[in-house]
Amino acid sequence: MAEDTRLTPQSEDFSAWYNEIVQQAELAGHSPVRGCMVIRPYGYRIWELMQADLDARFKRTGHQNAYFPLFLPLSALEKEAEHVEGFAPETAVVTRGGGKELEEPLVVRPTSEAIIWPIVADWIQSYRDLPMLLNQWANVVRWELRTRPFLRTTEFLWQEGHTAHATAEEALEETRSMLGVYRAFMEETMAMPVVTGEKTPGERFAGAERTFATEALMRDNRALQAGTSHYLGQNFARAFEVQFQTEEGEHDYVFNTSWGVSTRLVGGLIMTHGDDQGLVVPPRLAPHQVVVVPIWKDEDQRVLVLEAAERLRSVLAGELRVHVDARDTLNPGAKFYEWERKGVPLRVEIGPRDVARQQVVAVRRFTPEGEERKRFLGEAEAIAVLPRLVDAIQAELRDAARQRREAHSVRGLDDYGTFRERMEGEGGFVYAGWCGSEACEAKAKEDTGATIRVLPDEEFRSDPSPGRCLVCGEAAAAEALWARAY
RNA sequence: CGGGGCGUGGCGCAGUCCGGUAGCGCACCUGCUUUGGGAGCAGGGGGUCGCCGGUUCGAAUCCGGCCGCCCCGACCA
Repeated sequence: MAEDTRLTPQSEDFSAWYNEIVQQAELAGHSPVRGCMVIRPYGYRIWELMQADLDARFKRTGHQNAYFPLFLPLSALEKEAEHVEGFAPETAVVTRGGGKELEEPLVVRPTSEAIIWPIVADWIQSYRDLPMLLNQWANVVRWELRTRPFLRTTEFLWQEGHTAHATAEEALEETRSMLGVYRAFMEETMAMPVVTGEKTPGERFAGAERTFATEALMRDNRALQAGTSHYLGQNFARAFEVQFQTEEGEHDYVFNTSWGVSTRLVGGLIMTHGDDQGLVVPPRLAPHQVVVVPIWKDEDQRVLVLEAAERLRSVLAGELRVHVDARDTLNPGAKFYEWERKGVPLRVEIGPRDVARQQVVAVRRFTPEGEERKRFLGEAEAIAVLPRLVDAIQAELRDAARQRREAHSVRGLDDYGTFRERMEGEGGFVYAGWCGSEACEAKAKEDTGATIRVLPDEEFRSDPSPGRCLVCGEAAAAEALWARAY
């Protein structure tokens, strides 16, 4: 049986490992419609915990939630030229309704700028109505050609922030600020370190003037774009007539931003922390932070041990998400494997011997160098120690992920041949110069599959900064972060 | 959308070449014994063999079309 359910090792076939983990950790499954996935309760719980954390951050920064419709008139999408060009090829369009051909086709939103701004335009009259700071939790549909669970699905869940401001400076500040919120969430809550920076013109959101992103490095050394934040200038305001009266009595178009993260983050979480034993969920996003596995031999022991387990659970319930696995259809070993596969941060074993000694056994899912995987804790001690241990694991996962990223990042590389070898071999992040031409970007992609993920923000840049373009050898206009990406 | 692979109980597969009415492991149900790293024995339930059509006395198997999934590329959160 052990043989039948073992995961393909990451080193052997990372894609197979990923697909198996999605199935075996009961995160998601297939649906009858191509490219669509069913998010199962365990996977959805992780998303809910992400949502709760992000939503609190959005509210703390002054944003309000609203909800706009799933459908938008085709004509609305077509109002912003670049926007429609970017999204039209991947939209689903409804042409029939109620058994009749529709007068105007309805687009299933691929993103909501084109439905939000025509409506919100009426909410904004004066500079006093600004800034307008909105967010919505929604599903969107993009008819992708190739899908993978969580990473790219035809329908996906996300949040999309949409804001309007009186000045360009303020809108740009918002764009930057929300990128910072994403970064904080990813590092603090997901324990997933990211590099922030600006996208090159070729990688911009359709209709945006500037696009910023967070990029994370997955365990197969490919990059994942985890979140994006766009400065839209007045492009959408002009297209959708979003004007306001200034303090001086003039009329002007608002300056917009939009920003989003999606269920793709669940994929990022899997590929940042998971190992050959299965999923590893950082405690802040773990559906169960502690699973108690009771161990017994007879009915008397069962009662005693379950009492002790329940006692521990109820004392900790205010601080930790604790689950007691009281199933009598599986023996303890089987439960150990199951919860490891599902990435539960801490397992607590309570057997007859422990009850007699008034102790519990705490076993970590993730153990860094120098830490004990298994600890024996007195019952009272456990109540104090377990919450601290959970916090420590959160930090250790983040540190380990950062170390892994740094171990697979190189700087100062200026030889194109070496770059090609690296991208075809181990992969990872390469910080190197870029002359600013789309031709060099395209050539690198053609030769190696690698793209410029971002032009990194200052704190991520190298010292000294690269002098020459990695591809053509001409003077570098900027430092770029290159990688093969999902 | 191009190249490659694959669709058979919930999962993983055999059977397909050479047509004869579906089988194995795991999972599931019942009972007993078990339970500190994937339990054992006994009994049992579950599949129009991806879909549609054709050939045939007879199709999982042969032929045609379609759909879906996986991997690699181009598009993308």
